[in-house]
This record gives sequence, structure tokens and C-alpha cells, in this order.
Amino acid sequence: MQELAKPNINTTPVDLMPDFQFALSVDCVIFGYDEGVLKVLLIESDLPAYKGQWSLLGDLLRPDEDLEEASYRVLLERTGLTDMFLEQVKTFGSVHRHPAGRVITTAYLALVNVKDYQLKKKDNALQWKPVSEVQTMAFDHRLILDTCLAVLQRKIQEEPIIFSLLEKKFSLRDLQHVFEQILGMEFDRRNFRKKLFTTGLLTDENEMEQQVRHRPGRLYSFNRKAYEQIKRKTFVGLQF
Amino acid sequence: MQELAKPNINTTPVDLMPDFQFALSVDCVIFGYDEGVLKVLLIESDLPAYKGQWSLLGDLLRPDEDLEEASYRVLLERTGLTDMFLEQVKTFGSVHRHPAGRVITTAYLALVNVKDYQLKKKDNALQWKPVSEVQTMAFDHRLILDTCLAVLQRKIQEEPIIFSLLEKKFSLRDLQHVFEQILGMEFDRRNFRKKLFTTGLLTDENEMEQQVRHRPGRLYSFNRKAYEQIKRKTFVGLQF
DNA sequence: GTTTCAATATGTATCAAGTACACAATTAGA
DNA sequence: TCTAATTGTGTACTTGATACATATTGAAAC
Repeated sequence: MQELAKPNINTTPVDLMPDFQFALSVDCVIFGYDEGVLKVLLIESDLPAYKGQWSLLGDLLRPDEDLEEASYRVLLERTGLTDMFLEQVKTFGSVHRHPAGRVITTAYLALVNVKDYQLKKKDNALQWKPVSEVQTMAFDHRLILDTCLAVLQRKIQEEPIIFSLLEKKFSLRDLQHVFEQILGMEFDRRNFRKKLFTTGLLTDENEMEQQVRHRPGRLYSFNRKAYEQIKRKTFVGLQF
Repeated sequence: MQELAKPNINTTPVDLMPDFQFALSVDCVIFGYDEGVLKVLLIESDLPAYKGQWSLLGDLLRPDEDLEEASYRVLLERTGLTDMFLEQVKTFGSVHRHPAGRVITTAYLALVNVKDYQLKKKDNALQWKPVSEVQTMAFDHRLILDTCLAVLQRKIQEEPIIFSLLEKKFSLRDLQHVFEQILGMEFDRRNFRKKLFTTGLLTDENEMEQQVRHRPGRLYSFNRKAYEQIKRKTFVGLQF
């Protein structure tokens, strides 16, 4: 076996001080669905290298803070929200990804209800940008955004996380439209309804849409309790 | 908005030196399939806190090295193999996960062919442990192993990565058995064969098993070229 | 108060995929 | 030549996905 250059961290006692040569950050890809469009919450960078370009919302990890805590803190500081979908996606560790020095960043995917956000926050430096209009970004943030978008596309097909983007009560049209926005395809409305009803995840709220200039649709909510029960029977099959 | 305690790393020029308070490592969960059993490659720890307990194979990230490179390096140093399935899974960043200080680790999932490994390496400190027999482990490595196992279970159903665990030519029994080992369930043999044949991913090698004490089965290989073409037509549907 | 607009609500027939299930053929070894 | 172990194969049934058209409702305009 090729000799390791220095004692191994998993098997041998090591003095770590000389290895503290990294900074860590978290970057949150915060998606929202607003006026029929999938948007992402961004901020303008003032770094000389990326002046005026859009950046994800992130911050340095603190020495006394778990990685998860840091992502949660960024979300709270930036949106005022505490109860959203939040999940780690991937860690980006290219040597030269940050101009100020070696910074490894862990990307988190967050789904929020834009209406809740608007109630709680106004910060002019931040902007909800339609995902389809985002061009170049600061750092490797474009790559991070693309990665998280791909994960979002996969996950909404496998788990009912999409409801985090909608208000508590929603119409089936809203629901179908978010799916279509994120996946970039269209569904047959009758089959979509049939499919969603047979999942048993929708609770009929016995209410109608208000203030629409057409026939109002029924409102539904996500039945989390039903989902918790159903998901135990994890399906296994081969689908590649 | 709540004020951030210090300039933000994405928007404002920062001196990073005071933030170099972390060490980074990679840990590889290396799975192999041997004698009908799913195994994982482990090493004994000599750290006082974890004396004699099993640990994953990992190493510190070097200041001039990408995260991906580091995982590849660990694999090469430990197994001598260069051509295996290797993919980032998750980063673990609890404050006290390493007794020597703040070490954040990124876990990688690797699939290797144990037969190849045996040809190239002998290192008595390392052991292939049946996954079902692994008990407590050093650090948070048990959590990391469980996380990677769950990802493996999901991914073998979505992508044809399972072939990395087998030799180039394999029987359908071997293939079915690896699936069953990893997923912890059994498949009907006729339906399994039908399903696999209709994927179009198997090449009939026109050879038979040798040295089995029963009717020998045909040998097949994974047709990577066919897969590259098929996967472009990405399927979209709702399956939660 | 009638018309127009825009969208809701609904069912059936077809096709594709998954599941359940049993028997003859082949090799090694006794 | 007999036994043990495992391969190789097909059909009927059930479930889920897809394609597709018409009547209904409420708001707004006239």
C-alpha cells in the first residue's frame, strides 16, 4: 500500500491545528412560487470579482454551530420564516471557488411560501428572480442553482414536498401549475386530478376560491397525517 | 431584518483568516458484494476515544485539493482501484463529531468489485465486513453508513449502478441476488428476468457459468452504450 | 338580465406495465 | 442412472397510465 503522507484522522491521534486551513459556508437555494412562476431568492454581490452579479443567500459557518443550524439561521435571518422545507443537497469544494480564499460551501434546498415571506420581510437588497430569467451568477452559484433545481425536479416526483410552495389551501389548478412550472411539461388535467385524488393526500376543505373571474375551484389542503401513514409502506421496484 | 454579525461572505469582501477554524475530511463508504453478501470496507481506529472500533476509510482534505479529488485519492490509496462508481452523498457537520477538534466530513458512496480489489490489494488493517454484522462504529460513522446504505437502496432502483458491484460477466442469479441483498426483499425470478431483458441493458455474452454444481446459467454484461442512449429520454411522472 | 368569457368538474375506453404462478431441461456428483 | 440444485420459459390477471369532449359555474360586460 502507498504510504499516507501523515497520520490518518480516522485511525490515529492527530494535532489538527495545521489543518485549519479552510472556511466553511452554507448557501441556500430558496425557491418560491409566485404569480404562476417559479422564483429563487437572490442577493446582489458587492465583491470586486462579482460586482453586481446575483448570489445565493449564504453565510460562514460559525465554529460553535452545526451545519444544519447554519442553514436554518440563514433562512431565518433572510426570510423570517422558521417552518419551511429545508434539506442538504451537495457540498461544493473546488479549490478556487471563492476569490477570498479556500471556502467550501454546502448547498441547501429550501421551499417557502412566498405569501408568508411577504408578510414578514421587506429587504430591498433581496429579490425573487424567476428561475427561467437567471443568467450568470457570482462564484459557482449557477452550478449550485442548477444542481438544486435538478434535485427539486426529482424530489417533487418522489415525495409530496411541493405543498411547501403553496398556501395552506390551494386549488388543483395551482397545484398542477406548480408541477408544470418545475418540471417544464404539461399534464392532462383530468388524469392529474384522478392521480392526485387516488394518492389520498388531499383534504377537501369544502371551500371555494374567492375573487377569481371565472368559475371558482374547490380548495384542498395537504393531509400530512395520511402521508406519514402511507409512506411506511415503502414501495420497492426497479424503474431504471 | 436582523443584522448579520459580520460582513457576509457572498456580498462583501472579507478577511477569511479568522474563519479558518475548521478541518475537512472525506469518508468513503465502500460497498462490495462478496460470496452472496453485501459488505463494506472498514478499518480499525486507534484513537483513544474509539480504540478498536470500526471506522470508514477517510482522510483530511488537503489545502490544494478539490473535494472530489480527495475522495478519489482515498479510494486509490486504500483499494488501488481507479475505475469505480463514486458519488458524493452528504456532509456531516455536527460540532463535536470528532474528538480532536472541529472536523466536517463529506461522505462518498463507492461501489467496487471485490474480486478486482483482491487482485490488487492486501492490507491486514482493512476488512470487508458484512453490512448486516456491523454494530457500533467510531465517530458518527454508523450514521454515515446508514445514510449511504439508504441512498444505495434508492439509487439502484433508479440507475443501473449495481453492475459496479459485479464482475464484467455475471449470471442473472447473481444480479438478482445483489438486488435482493441490498433491498432486503425477494423478487420473482421469471418477472425479474423479463424486466431486466426489456430494459435492453444486458448483453448476452454467449457464455456459461463454470464450476457450478447445477445447471449453469448464461452470462451477461452491462451494455453501457445502450444505457447512455436510453437515459436521454428522461421519464417524468408522479410517483409518490 | 342576457351574453360572453374563462375555467371547473367529470367518465370511459385503450394500452402498457406489474404480478402471480408451474413445469421441463441441464449439469455435477453420488 | 439417479438425485440435487438451479436454469429457462409463457400466460392470465390486475393495476396504473394515457387519451380524449361536454356540460356547468360565477363574474364581468353590455
